[in-house]
Amino acid sequence: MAETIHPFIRALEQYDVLNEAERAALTALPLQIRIFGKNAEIVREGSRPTHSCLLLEGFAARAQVLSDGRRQITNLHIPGDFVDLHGLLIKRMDHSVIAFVDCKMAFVPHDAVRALIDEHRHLSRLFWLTTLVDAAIDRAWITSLGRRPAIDHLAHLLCELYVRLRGRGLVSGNSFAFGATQTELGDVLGMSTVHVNRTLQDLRKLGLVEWEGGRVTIIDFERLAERAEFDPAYLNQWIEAR
Amino acid sequence: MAETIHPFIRALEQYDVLNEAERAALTALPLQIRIFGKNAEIVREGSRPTHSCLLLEGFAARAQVLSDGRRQITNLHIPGDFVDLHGLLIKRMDHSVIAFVDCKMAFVPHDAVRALIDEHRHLSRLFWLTTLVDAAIDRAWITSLGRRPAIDHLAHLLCELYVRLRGRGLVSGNSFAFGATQTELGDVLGMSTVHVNRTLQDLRKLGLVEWEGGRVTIIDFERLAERAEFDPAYLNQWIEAR
DNA sequence: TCGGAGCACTCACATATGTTAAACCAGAAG
DNA sequence: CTTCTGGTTTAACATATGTGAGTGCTCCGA
Repeated sequence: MAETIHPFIRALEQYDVLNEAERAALTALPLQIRIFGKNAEIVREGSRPTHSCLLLEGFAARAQVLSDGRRQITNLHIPGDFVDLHGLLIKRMDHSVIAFVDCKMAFVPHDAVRALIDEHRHLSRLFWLTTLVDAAIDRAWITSLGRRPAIDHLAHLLCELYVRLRGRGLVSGNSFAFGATQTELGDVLGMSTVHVNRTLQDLRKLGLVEWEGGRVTIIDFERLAERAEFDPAYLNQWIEAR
Repeated sequence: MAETIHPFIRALEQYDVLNEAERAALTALPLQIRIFGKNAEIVREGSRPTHSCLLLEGFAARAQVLSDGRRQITNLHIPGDFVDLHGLLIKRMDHSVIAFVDCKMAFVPHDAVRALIDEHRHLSRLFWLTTLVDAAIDRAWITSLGRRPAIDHLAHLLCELYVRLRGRGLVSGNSFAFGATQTELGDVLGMSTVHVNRTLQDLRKLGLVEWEGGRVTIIDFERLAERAEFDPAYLNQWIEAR
């Protein structure tokens, strides 16, 4: 079990040190592991979850679907993220959580989470913090969607993913796994498949990024970040007492 | 003092009942009241606040500014919102908070907030919930920005504001005060001033909305909500134990 | 070996939205 | 009453992005 929850503990430790009691309490959480194939629905919009889920492997996404079937992904989650902590307090899901690629999830009963945060004030603040970092990411997405041209928007997203994944030890060299199709990436960026393709090729031509075989390679992070005006500070990945 | 913080207590009571001790503790919070003129900066991007601020009158906004001076507003806050609760946990501001119109703010030292939530577990969950509702609003904005045409986007925003303000008793008849310029509205919607103007006129021609003299009138909420696919559930404005 | 089935990629074209500039209007200030 | 100022509105035009319909590649299963 200790091994199972490890990515999550590691994620929390990006934000603040944990003591032994806290680490033990996290390790003792009752987990139910489930595997979801790509595009499977993990939590349904409109439902009232009794468990929170955290992501161990893969990418999960929050998605909102319009009546004509088009959809927008509002957050991307990476291993170690407590994806559906929201469901603990927000009773009715305003979005669904889907497996963006094949995912390994751990489900924790809300009661267990509630007991944990009642017992461990410090963990409760850390959990809260993780939802605030999610919100900071949302704000960056809003700014990209509202004010950045497609190429800068994509560049910003790739910078974000690169830094977040690196923080979890999921970047090797300067590349990371990203098994999405261009249509799915369009759902993240709020653009059409065709335009994703064009934009991607622009980034390639500039020698900033490679993407093939389900791996993204950041060729020149410096220039990519500069073009996107990407400042990693909002990801809050440094340890500081809460 | 009791009167001063009243809008905030009222806001919390949208989400759950408060007991006397909680109400008393909130009333006892040490507040420093400050007035900000329109467009004044309340919290600066990059700063490390020592106080959290809550909004008593007016509209406040979170804004991110690009290097060329264009800006995107990522959240709008209404009276009763604990605008900068984030600053308690997120140490460095990734955005600024500005007075969208003239604002009356109350500042509370972080220490006092920390003491309050350490003492009152239930309040701490409610505070957390308010930040999660903010995040739900962010998600709706992302979906609007990514997938809705301008007119639906604007319609959705107006529905959101209408419902939120109504929950705080700030709608009279079917109209509410909204003292922004079209350029400022463009910063919210991520569009140019000219296009805001066009879009507004489209809504007017459809007989859905009026906007003049700093007041927005929702002529036909039903049809407006339908066109925007607006579902108020994400605003979580019903009382439920946390 | 063949025939899907996805997916990346292209092309031609449509359309939403941005840009620049100017006219117009109302209220504030002198 | 006049002038100034900020805001709204209109117009003409530029551009980013969407749409619909392909082509061709690669993998995979029959």
